[in-house]
Amino acid sequence: MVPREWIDALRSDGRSPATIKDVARLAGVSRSTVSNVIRGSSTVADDLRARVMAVIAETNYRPDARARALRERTTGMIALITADTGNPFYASLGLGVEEAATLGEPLMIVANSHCDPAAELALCDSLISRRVDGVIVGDLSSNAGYPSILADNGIPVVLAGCGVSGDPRIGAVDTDDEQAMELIIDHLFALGHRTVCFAGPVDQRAAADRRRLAVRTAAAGRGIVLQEDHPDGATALICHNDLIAIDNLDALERAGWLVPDDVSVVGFDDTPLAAHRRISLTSVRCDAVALGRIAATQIFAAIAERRHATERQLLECELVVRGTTGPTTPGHPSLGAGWRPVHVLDTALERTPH
Amino acid sequence: MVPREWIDALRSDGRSPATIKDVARLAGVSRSTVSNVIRGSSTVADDLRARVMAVIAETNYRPDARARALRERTTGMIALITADTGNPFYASLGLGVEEAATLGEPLMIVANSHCDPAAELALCDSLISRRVDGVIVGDLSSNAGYPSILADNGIPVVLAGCGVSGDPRIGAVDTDDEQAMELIIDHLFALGHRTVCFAGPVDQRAAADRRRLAVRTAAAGRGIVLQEDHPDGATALICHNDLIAIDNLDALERAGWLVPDDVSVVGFDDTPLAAHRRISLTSVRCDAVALGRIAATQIFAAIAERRHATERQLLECELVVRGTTGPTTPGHPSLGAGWRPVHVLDTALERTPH
DNA sequence: CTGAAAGCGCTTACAG
DNA sequence: CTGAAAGCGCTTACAG
Repeated sequence: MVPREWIDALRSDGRSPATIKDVARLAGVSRSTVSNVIRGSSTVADDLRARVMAVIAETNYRPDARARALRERTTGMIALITADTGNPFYASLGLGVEEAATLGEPLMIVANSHCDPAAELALCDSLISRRVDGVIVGDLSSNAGYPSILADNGIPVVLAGCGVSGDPRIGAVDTDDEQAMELIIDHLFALGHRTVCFAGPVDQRAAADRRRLAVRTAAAGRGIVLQEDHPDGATALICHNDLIAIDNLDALERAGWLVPDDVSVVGFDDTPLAAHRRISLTSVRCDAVALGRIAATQIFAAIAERRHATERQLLECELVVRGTTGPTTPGHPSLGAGWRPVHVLDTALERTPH
Repeated sequence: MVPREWIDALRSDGRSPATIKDVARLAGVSRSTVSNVIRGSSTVADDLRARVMAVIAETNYRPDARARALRERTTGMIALITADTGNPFYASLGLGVEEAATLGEPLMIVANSHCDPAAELALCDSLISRRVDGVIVGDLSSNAGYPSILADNGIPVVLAGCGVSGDPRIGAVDTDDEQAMELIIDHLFALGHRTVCFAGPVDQRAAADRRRLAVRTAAAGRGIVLQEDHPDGATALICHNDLIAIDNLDALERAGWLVPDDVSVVGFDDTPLAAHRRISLTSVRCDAVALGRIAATQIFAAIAERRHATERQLLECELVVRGTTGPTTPGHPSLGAGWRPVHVLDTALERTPH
């Protein structure tokens, strides 16, 4: 139907994809008609539609998303900002976002800020320039102000699993850390523990601040001593997440402590590895997939209604007791003697192989 | 300098960011001049530059990347396609890509294809429409044709860690799987193993095909029997990657086998967890960060020179012997009796907690 | 039902 | 050194 040479001429170097103009010319219609066909909008006569479709197939025409985005004031891209792509928790979060999105669209940009303030700001700049439709923040550095900058630029933002923002324009869905820490503290108290220690990541990140505060409150409520700067006297280690817990488990055992006989260890997130027989980590199960799905739902609603995402939601957690927590008795040897928890950056990448 | 109301008017609803036109008007210059200032191109008189800069700061102007991309025929975005975001191997790969990129630019889109042919095609379509500058493929389904489609559309592609393509326009950097499997086979042979089994992911993916073939060749060279469909008689399990190895370690021990006394288990990738004292997995160390860095370097060079990425490179690996492999003797109980390796999808997400 | 025209926000020769 | 104009590839009222 369309001379082969015309088509070939279009893409002789493989670098000049067909445009709507090419398709219109080859099909003998106007660009508006082609546009109507590809968008399925308005009614186009059957014969014209068929002709256009044929040319599209032959030329392998694909609408240029850049031009469309410029015209439509929307890019069909959302960003998921993680602290640490090595943590499977974020994989689950991303899966939840995918679930909430309709097939293939919009495209999700997963970007790793490493919770580094400079990187966060650079990323924020880039996302604003690119005019992403929305941003889901998986974690951010303490007191990071960039979510508000995004909001200033009309981009809806939802914090997923990293607390709430002081800015009312920022939505949030998070685990109920206060409840979770009470569960942990009650569990440890029942096992006889009276002095515990919290192990967070090396960097300052909002989610860890939040959990640290929650454990402080819960411990105080039970009359348990919480060691924050050093583990002296502690018989249990409460970790910000599973990755940190698993690292500390390793460090403790290499230093000669027995888990759980000497020291109990608790994680957070209940990542799949926690259930591994050799690890068997007591951890807090929170539904990361649901977290992602809810955050995405909020974002998509905000985008559709051209407003900020402002909802705030809290998800209940469940304590999964496994083999790293056990009873302790008064007078039992406790931590101290120079041992320090491994305040690792909770990226698997930073851990040096032994 | 610029009346406050003018600025406020620009962004009254927080949804109309300043454009180059606004800046030009407020600074009393032409759009060309503003463009010259933001791009740092050509010389602009100091006073004009200062005026423009001031207005940019006051209005919080950020050039619209969509418009720029449309004009410049480049988006400053590259995509990294992974099989499985839950595998820390890809986090390392991504880190390598980041390392090779100059600060903050270009933006990397990390997309998970799940090695599902339909998802791969949808993703490919989306990336072409969005005119990404280049694509790094972390893994893909067996015989996936989409890299060639990307190349057809003038997008340079590099396969990172998943073999080479039959298409000469596709670049590749990969681990030397043949060498690695020889290392493994030699190690097992020396320990007395004569029958082994390969455990891959449930899905068909190129990297696993490649490793399966490599282990077949290596086993044949040593006169070792390789069981492919069932593990009967095997005393060692060679796994496609660490995640699969760790899952099988769990499954074996839950089924009552002792590792390494009854069965030896070998992983691939040497992810950080392999070095954990409780896991202590014998694995093949390959530098995933280097893999990402090299792939990115190839892609950036190709983009800059407006050509395909065609280089092919092989990285040597090293066998790290740990506690999951041990000696076996003839007559020793072996696998079989209905036990099957866990051919898990190697995403941590799919594993059901026990 | 169809097409000519304007415009999204930039950049890039090209006059002046 | 500076600005007017054209154009990147689309979509969207609006005539006909």
